[in-house]
Amino acid sequence: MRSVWPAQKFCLFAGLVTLCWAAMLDPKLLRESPEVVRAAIARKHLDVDLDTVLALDAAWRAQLQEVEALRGQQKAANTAMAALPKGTPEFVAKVAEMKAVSAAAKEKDTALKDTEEKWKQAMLTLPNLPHASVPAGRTPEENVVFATHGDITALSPQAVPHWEIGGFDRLFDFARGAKVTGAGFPFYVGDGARIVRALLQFFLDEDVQAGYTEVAPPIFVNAASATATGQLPDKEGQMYETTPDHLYAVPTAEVPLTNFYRDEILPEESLPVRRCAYTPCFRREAGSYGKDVRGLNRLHQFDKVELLKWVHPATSYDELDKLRDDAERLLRKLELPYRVLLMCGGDLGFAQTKKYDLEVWAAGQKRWLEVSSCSNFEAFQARRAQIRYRARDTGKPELVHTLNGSGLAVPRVLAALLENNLQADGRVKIPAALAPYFGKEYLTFG
RNA sequence: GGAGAGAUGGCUGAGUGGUCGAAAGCGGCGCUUUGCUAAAGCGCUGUAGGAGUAAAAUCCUACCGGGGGUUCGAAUCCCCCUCUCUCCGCCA
Repeated sequence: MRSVWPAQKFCLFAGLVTLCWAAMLDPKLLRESPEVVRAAIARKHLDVDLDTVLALDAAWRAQLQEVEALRGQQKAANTAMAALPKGTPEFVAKVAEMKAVSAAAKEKDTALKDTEEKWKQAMLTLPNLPHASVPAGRTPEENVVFATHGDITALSPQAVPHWEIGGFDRLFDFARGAKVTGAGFPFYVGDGARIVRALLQFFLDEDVQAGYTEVAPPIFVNAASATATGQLPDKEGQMYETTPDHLYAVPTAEVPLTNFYRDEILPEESLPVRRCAYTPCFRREAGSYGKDVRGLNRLHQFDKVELLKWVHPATSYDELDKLRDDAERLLRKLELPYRVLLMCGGDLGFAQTKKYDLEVWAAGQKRWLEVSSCSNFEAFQARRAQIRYRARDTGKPELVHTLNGSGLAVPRVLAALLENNLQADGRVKIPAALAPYFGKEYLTFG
């Protein structure tokens, strides 16, 4: 059964992708400055075959010109024939002549489409180019600690991992979640459910305060949307898919939110557009194991508020800094120690030009947990999703830059909160900023 | 889920095989007139790709919801899909 679907899926998003879906990197940039692209990609330490892409591009342009020449002939003949009375010898002769041209055009066009398809596939393998400010490096160890906040040595050295806290299982019922759904789908009970709701409300209120407009998006998306943000076709196995409608449960609110403006042209004066959205997030995360996945560290379903911006290209790096600061502020208000990593070239994602990770310190596990990832995509996503603005000076549509980051992901923030704030009496102190949302000053496991 | 009607440019809306990238109107931009505003008159006003240029100019091609087909030629004919609207059914 499964093998049938890729073809059907292709049809589903074929409309969106007619000419642009592979064109994630600017084809003109590649054509005109291949060495710039080559050098930039090298900083990501990815292995790509640029020469093949360039050769396909050249072949495609040559074939395009042949096809267009034949089409031109057809068009000219068409105009001439319109003036001719039907059935005259000239008309009949023209039909015969054009039959041959038509056949030739069809043949060349098939070849052109074939080349184009290969070129698109090759273009899809090209990543976005890292920004000049991205540090060199190949592995996560080479990420730069950009900033730290709070004192982790002030926390109790006796702190335990949150899953070892007495009564943890009553508030976060993984066993029953596994029975009812599967591993990684816990029930949150009593104060467990209450703290999740409090955090979400706190995050959303703070984000709105910071200038983001709240959105409640659909939590299933179609194939075209998943393609535009890059989940398809590569990361298909990481999403849950519904039968028989073939919708995808969102892995992050980024997907429906980014697609909000898909195939649209925004007025320049409306930029920047800032939005925040809470959704549950669903991730299959096949192949994970070990202590990384214990307790609340990694779940198949979790709650997250996402921040998203559509901005003018000239401002996108300023906006990235502001985005990071908006996410940081939440951690500061929760009084959680954290650090900010500036990702090196080798640890940057495929689509990002620059990325900061926010990691909160979990005193019991004695490790940093990623709770937000703030990225600039420049025009990479916008090109794929065709999200543009109309430039005031030229009147022409230009691609926007998109950015996103979490603000924030609940379970890991919660894990740090439980581990760092556990009192000797077994209760968890709720930070002052959150207490009004939680309704009391301590969380209890009783 | 059942029945019917639709999908055309920023919007409204003509167009049923050829000279249609597409009438007309609205909106937008520019100019003229005007003390200012309003009104009027005239002109311009889609997107993408390619060629071309120092950059323009200019030229070519594609696009009338999406895909496929018929034809020398498709917005127009045929098939499939998606979406929207109306009515019925069901439902929080």
